[in-house]
Amino acid sequence: MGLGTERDRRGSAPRRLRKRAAEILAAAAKVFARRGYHGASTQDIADVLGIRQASLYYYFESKEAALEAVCAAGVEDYAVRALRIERGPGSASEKVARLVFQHLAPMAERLEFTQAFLRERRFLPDPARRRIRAFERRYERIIQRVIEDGIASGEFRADLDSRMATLALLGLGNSAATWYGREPGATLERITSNYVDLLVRAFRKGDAPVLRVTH
Amino acid sequence: MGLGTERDRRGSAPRRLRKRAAEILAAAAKVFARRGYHGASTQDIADVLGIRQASLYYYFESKEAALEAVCAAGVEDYAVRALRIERGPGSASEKVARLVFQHLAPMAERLEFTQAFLRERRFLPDPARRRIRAFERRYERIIQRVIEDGIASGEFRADLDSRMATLALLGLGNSAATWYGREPGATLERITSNYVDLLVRAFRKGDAPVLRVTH
DNA sequence: CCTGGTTTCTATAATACGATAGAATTTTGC
DNA sequence: GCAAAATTCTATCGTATTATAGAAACCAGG
Repeated sequence: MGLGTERDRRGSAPRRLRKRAAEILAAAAKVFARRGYHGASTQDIADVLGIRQASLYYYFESKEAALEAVCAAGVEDYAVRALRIERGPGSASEKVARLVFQHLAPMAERLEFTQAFLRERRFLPDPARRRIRAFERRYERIIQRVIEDGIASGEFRADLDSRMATLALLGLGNSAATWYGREPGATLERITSNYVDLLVRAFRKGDAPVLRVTH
Repeated sequence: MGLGTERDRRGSAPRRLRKRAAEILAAAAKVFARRGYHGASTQDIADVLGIRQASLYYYFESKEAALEAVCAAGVEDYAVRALRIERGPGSASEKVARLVFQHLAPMAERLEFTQAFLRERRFLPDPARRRIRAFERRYERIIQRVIEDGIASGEFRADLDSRMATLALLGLGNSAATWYGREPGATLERITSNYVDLLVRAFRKGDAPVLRVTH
């Protein structure tokens, strides 16, 4: 039967298939993250699993489809969790703190999915890339809304550039994916608390050291 | 004659070669940045230049050598300019501001080199990667020293985590390379002033909103 | 223990790629 | 404008890669 060919008729039978498919996907994520999409061969993925290269095609239609699945798995949870935070209780600063935390948390156990998503999604064919970007945009908008609400409520500076602040939060968070695991002493907790501190200090009202950059 | 085979005997003759080599390199940078190292074929590079694929091998020994040259061109200037800033006049905040500015400035005209360096250097073979990383480390150390000097002088907070601050500055700066040119309204000036503002606010002494992140 | 469905295997087609060798062409210095 | 040097070309080799077809092995339920 395989995946991608047909919808499962009942909600019961293919439990084993789902589990195996998840293993295949994890192997693909690992290889895509390590070698990059184009640098990774389907043979490399098969080697991780100890199976033959052709056997992979029982689980995905093509290498591109595997990349889309990996990217989707790497990104799809962010928006829903961010939405829970936005709608939950707490000040804007607390929400920013939780957003940073939940952004960094997956890096411990799902680093390969995150890395593959961040670096390789651009190699997806157009329709798939659009589907993946839809997830991203939803996530970005939520973050930006939290920041804008913080400005509106007077908690954050009125002159805060909410778009740049959003990109800063995301850029900071994503940058950790490039060196997490290789930077000695950089625990999730240390990264999180430092980034939260950095962002909240910068967003909050207070004496404003605006510096002119001339040269 | 070509490059990489022999040193030029005089300091005069190969001016034309150097110029052409720079064009070849720019084409390689463009293609590597766009398609990724493994996704880029030497044919793609040749197409940009309007020459034959095999003709490229007059200018570089191998595709890997071309990548190293692109990465070197993308990174080599950062450390020297940072050193000038470190040794120059001004407060720590002003130096941080200049560091951010000089980090972002090349993105306007040398974006492809920067992107290729950031994303593709990891595919270099070990010796080349070490050579490139030497540049990076020198640059990082200068930034970190500027931050540490700011702490020592009392201008920055005593409890500032200088390593995390360094990684934040770099991560923030590098993140702009992923979306610069695609993010509408994000001019170099706007990005620079916002990032400087963010970092300086976070580094400087002042009332400290340290937030606990529990969940 | 056997049967139907599931999963993996062998074998191979078709193509794209990096690199080399040597000929042809273009450019430069005199 | 001619000889030498520099640059680009044609042609090709060997290899790696994605994907398909169909056979074999495996496994679960009765």
